[in-house]
Amino acid sequence: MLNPQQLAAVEHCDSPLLVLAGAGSGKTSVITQKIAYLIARKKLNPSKIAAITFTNKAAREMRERVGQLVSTEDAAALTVCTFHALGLKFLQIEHARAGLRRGFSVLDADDSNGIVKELAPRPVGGGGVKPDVLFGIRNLLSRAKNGGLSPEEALAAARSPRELEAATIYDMYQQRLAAFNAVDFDDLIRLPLRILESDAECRDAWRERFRYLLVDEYQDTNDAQYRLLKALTGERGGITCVGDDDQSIYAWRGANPENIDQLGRDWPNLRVIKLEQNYRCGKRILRAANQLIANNPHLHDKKLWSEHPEGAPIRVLECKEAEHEAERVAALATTLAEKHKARWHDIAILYRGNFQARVLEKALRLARIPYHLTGALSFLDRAEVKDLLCYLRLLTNPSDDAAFLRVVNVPKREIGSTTLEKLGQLAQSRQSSLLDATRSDSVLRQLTPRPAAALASFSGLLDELRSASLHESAADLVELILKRTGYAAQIAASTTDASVRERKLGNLKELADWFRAMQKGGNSAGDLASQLALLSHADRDEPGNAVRMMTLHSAKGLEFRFVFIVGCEDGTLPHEGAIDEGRIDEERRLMYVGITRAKELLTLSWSAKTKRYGDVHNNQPSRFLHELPQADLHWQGKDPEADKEAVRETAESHMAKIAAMLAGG
DNA sequence: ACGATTTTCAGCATC
DNA sequence: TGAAAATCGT
Repeated sequence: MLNPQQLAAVEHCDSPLLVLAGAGSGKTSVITQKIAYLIARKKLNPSKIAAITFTNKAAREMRERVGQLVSTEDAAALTVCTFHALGLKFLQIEHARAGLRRGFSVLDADDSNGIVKELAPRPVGGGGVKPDVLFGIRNLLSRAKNGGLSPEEALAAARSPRELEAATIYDMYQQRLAAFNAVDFDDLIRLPLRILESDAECRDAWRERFRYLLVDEYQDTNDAQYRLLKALTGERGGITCVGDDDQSIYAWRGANPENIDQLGRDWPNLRVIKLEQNYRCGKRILRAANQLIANNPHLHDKKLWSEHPEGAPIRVLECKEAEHEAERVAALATTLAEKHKARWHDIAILYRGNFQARVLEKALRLARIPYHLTGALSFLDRAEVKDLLCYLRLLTNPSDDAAFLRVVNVPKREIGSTTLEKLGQLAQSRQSSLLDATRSDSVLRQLTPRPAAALASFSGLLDELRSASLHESAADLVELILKRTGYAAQIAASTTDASVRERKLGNLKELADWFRAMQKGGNSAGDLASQLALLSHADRDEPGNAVRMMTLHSAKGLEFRFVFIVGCEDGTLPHEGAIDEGRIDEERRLMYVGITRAKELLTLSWSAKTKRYGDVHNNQPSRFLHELPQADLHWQGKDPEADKEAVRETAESHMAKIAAMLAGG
């Protein structure tokens, strides 16, 4: 079942292990088999094993696959979660060491952006903070946090006036979070790290708690995450990191692929095993991928090989314009379905930027091809879901001012910005949270009567809900909140059309169902809200049998029989900004990731002309196309005959469908 | 407090 | 170009 390299990776437990796992080389098998091996052969208690991933989706898949190898009991005892979920777990236990009280909140990106916005210096001419200034500060702040720096350290490390300003804001920002009894996403890594690095007693306890760590997508770790792993592992070296330097495509958001080499510096007894047999792609596709990536500098040479058949040549569609390209892709997808009996979900269309999806959608709709956009709108980003989670946060953690501000006037309670600003000042002067302030008669007396009454009734409502939360299940609590806050009524009364209303109510019902499903663990509603803050969209609704459309980034880790990569143009892939800044290598890896998604047939396409922000842009084919083995490519020019052929095929298939419908109905 | 108008931006996007 | 946010005006 396992090849010799995979087996070696599974059985090597005596020193830290780095597994350089090429695309499609069975890395998940290695991790899951190794977990089973540690339990069965090394007699390790499953509760002492942690498998760490980056996404919830990966964690869920890992749990599923490991569930097939070990007993239900052992599977339940394992820790299989994301870095951030691990950090949350840590802080829920060690909250006191981080200066947090029980029931602390996890702020999402919007909440923390809101805080930064408030703290950022207002331009002298009045008005709001400029978005790019805000963005810059957020960036510096996140970088400091990802580097594991405390506000004091960031202040000391600041070199430029901008960094100094950001560090000052960082300090105020953390004070604000402390007042809210809240942490942000970055803190879920940074705070555990700080505790582990400074508190030997705690560190020893956690090293005992987790005897073996397995890390997936290791090339995506940032500095703080690496230090967390290092602190948790210690000299004993019970760690296996699985990653692929050629699939490092997240440097732009702080991932540090250098961590791959850092491992050997920190543990001189590191063992390195390469997995080079690919079980996914045809030989041709693999040859193309290898030749492309050979243009990147490498510390560890790695050459993927496959026992699969050669496969069809890689097609390169040369198109006049983007509309054209989309039509041809749609026509070819139809051909695949008809002539090659492909299911729609065997087909994926990949692109560099989300904006490219629009023209493709249009063409697919026209060709009556069902499609699904991955990673478009997030379930948890829906306003109604967020509102409800904020109600739960506020019930668990009355200090959570961010949640208070979000829901205090939702649904409308005639509490406007003027009132809230005043309330904010009063709360600050008496050193209390906003919610606490609304309970004080002296505070209410200093406000105008109407808003004061509205605030008082709001806090009364929350008190009522809080007492209900003690004996209601989380799912019932959701229903109760909807009813008692008038949220459900507001949705029902909204003037928007019925489909929107239904969708909102559907989302909320789904949230309640979700809580019901998660209830088993005996978690409180607040715990569930914290965990939910860490969930993302990718694992939502099942796309069913539909063509999958997504960015190259979100395609990582997936595979499809038939893959189209559109927009292979210089300026798009590689992206213009990346060319300017000399960051071609990461773009090339992105292309590499895209190519290696294809199992059977790969089709690349580019357009000579694309509309860019209104005006027309002339393109050159992507330099990456020239880096591929030309003997394996089949260039299909923009000659009109090819198009006619495609259009005719689409038309024929329509006729066939209509005929079938008529015959069937 | 809300709706109309102007301005701005356009790359990926986890937790 | 077009969507979303910021600003303006009532």
